[in-house]
Amino acid sequence: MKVLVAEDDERIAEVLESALGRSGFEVHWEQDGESAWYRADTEEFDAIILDLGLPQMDGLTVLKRWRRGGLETPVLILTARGQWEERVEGIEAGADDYVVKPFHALEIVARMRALIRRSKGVATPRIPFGKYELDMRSMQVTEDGLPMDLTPQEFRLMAYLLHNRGRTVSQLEITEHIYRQDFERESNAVEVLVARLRKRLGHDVVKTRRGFGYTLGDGY
Amino acid sequence: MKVLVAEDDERIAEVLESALGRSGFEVHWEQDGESAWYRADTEEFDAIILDLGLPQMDGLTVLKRWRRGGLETPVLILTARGQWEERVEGIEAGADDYVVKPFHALEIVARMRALIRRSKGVATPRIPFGKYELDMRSMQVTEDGLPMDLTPQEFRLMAYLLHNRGRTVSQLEITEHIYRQDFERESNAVEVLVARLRKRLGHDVVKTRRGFGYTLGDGY
DNA sequence: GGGGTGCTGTAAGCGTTCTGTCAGGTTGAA
DNA sequence: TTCAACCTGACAGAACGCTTACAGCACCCC
Repeated sequence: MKVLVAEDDERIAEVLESALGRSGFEVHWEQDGESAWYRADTEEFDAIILDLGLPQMDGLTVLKRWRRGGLETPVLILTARGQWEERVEGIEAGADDYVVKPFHALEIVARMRALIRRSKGVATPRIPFGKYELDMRSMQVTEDGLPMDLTPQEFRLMAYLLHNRGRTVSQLEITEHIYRQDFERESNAVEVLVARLRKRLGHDVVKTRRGFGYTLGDGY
Repeated sequence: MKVLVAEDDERIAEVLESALGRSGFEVHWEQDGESAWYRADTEEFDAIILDLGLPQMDGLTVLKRWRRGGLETPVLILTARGQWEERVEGIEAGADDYVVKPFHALEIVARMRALIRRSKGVATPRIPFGKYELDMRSMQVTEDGLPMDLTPQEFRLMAYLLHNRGRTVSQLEITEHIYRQDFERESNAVEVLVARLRKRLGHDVVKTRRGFGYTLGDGY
């Protein structure tokens, strides 16, 4: 599940990214209204978390422009405590849910799940992949129906690759998605992690495209 | 299938009525606690949807009176977001399930079906689990039919795990469901509690998934 | 009201598992 | 052949969860 977080406060964004990331979401982050608008207008997300107080273009405007442009992605807005007119306006502008700051990260996760589930009908949070199946809800991967134990980091990598099946994702991209923001770029942690995942899934499941990145085998 | 909806908000009631009606349920609607209580006390329903914030007699009181009077109809409670104490209290008062507002009508339908199926299969809303059985009404767990003593907190944990059987629930999630809202996050209370529950049920009943959380064994 | 009893969160110490680092080997493209 | 990109196994620090002891608290019974 791919989520866009439009939030200028770095601290909040990090909290969200870590909580959502841990729960198997793939988080993309934009810091100002205009970038956020452009991003969701050109790329497909499963849900959007939108702070109303954004620089460049304020959240409400962004939301209205999205809706006017036909964007149907569910949007959860973040509002400051007490600003309830904002909430009303937000809902009227097309928000699907709102959460008041300060919030518990897990609440956001739960609401994201609910929003996405609702928007997809009763979509299964399971992604099949050959004899494997990745279940976001229980955070488990099964092989031929039997649960296999992946470590948290391995699970995140697999989830990310699976979400981008068929595409080649670069090491940098992986780093940005499953590691903390300040993570050392020169490290070979991703390579090691890939090796570990391969040890579990079989070597050929993850294909290396030298110089570009990795792809999840299409053999499935 | 005959369902009683106890809800004072007319808008919500209508949504429920239409969704349930379309799914083949027969919906009866009461707007205040006292009428709802009387109705279910004198008429037989297959399930009840109960809003906790009712005029005349508050939902929790209604529920407790029903249960004290021996009513065994499954009850799904509706609570406002964030009112998690309500949920805990509701479950303890004998609710079989709960849904947080705002909700998706179809979700209610699905849960109704599940509740009714469960209640017809097993006469009482007891959740069997291997040689154990958890009874929400009496707040008791039996082992091979013999009552075993769990402390309130242990019972809540077990109930929560059992409600989420097969899923891995994180420590954070557990914290949010069985502790006060302002509970210290850094504490290891959950770990200690799990250890205590294990001492009662046997060590392998609750499985640890390092980095993810806990799962109730599927071996049952 | 005083003492006992059981419940529950805190804290510290310990073992296990995870994961990034490093060094050295392998691969593949030019 | 050369070189960067990538792989691999060993290792050590960090993170995580378990256990135990303890103290505060509520409750109960005399």
